Amino acid sequence: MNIDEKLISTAEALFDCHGFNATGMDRLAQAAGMSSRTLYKHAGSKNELIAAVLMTRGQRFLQRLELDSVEALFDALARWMSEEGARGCLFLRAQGEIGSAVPEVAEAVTAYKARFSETVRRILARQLGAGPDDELVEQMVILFEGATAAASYRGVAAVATAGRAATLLVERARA
Amino acid sequence: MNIDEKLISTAEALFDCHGFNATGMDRLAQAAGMSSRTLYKHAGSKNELIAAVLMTRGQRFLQRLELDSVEALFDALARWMSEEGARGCLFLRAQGEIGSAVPEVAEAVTAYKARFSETVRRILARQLGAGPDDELVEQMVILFEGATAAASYRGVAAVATAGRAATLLVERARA
DNA sequence: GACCAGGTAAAACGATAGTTTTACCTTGTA
DNA sequence: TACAAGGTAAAACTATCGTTTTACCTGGTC
Repeated sequence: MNIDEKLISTAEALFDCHGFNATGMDRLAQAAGMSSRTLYKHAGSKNELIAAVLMTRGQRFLQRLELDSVEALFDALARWMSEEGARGCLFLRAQGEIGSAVPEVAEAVTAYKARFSETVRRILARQLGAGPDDELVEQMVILFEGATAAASYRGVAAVATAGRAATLLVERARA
Repeated sequence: MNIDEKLISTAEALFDCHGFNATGMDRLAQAAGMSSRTLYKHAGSKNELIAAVLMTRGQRFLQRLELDSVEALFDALARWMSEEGARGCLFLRAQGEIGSAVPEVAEAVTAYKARFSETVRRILARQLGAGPDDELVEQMVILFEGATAAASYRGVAAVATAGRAATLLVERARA
């Protein structure tokens, strides 16, 4: 693992576990096993680092969501959480902590959410064999968002529950 | 409005708009129109203040949710947001920013979420005329949570969409 | 064998955080 | 009139923040 990957993955883990503001750059440099000088050479600034972390995380997450049904979608979310933990959507947490103060972060969040919504639309199109209406897409997005949030305090079982609700709504839309 | 109410309501607004860590005590004292000495006399510490803000907000919010149907529940959420804004669940934001580091905050969050879940159960019991099963309760909680999150970047319309999904699921459970 | 890109360690920068202290002023009451 | 409660303003304290600087080391390349 090269130095940039090490830096970004360490930062992602610390930001996720302790929050963005609570993660200091010195602590981060130490955790990543590099001097703070090297850290700044590669990251530029903390805000740039946060934006970079969000970009790579979004990429990594969305890659796993090229699926053919909402059942598979919620299964994928459950699998992600069992591997990476369930501490709420890191993008919304970034938005809540620092969003309005740092435009590059706010932009990364809205860009990710738009891409996610398009991913859900593609999944529904494959499952239904036709273009789904906006209402159903938004309902799936809301269930996914709710499962992500609820799992942080109710456990991963919330994702399965959301998945069953999603299946019912899709079945009803098909009929 | 006495000094404690002024303090807590100002703190709630600033925490909600700018985040917890980003809101300094000096800035807060100035916004509340009092000296930082008075602020500390009344609040004790920042962590105590955060916990107090969460308690009063939870109280104020749950008071508005003693309703008889899930339609009314999502209508109430939409009304709340149009009055107070839609920046995501303040409890989950507190959890994400400072939760694990401050036990009193973590406890306030889990206590609120438990009370909210019981409120949803009561609403469903009134609507269905019987005790709802856990699955339906959790699905309503997830839709509510998802609407709260999604509304922060998609607008309040997400709440109406979630409400329609909730209605469909309740109708199906009744049949 | 000298060079230089790219790493290290450690200190220092100014800003700001949360919190406490000092000194003073107002006001209702005995 | 004197007192005590409770407010103000402003400075100070210590800690930590994000960031930069200084000085040094190492390993591959011309």
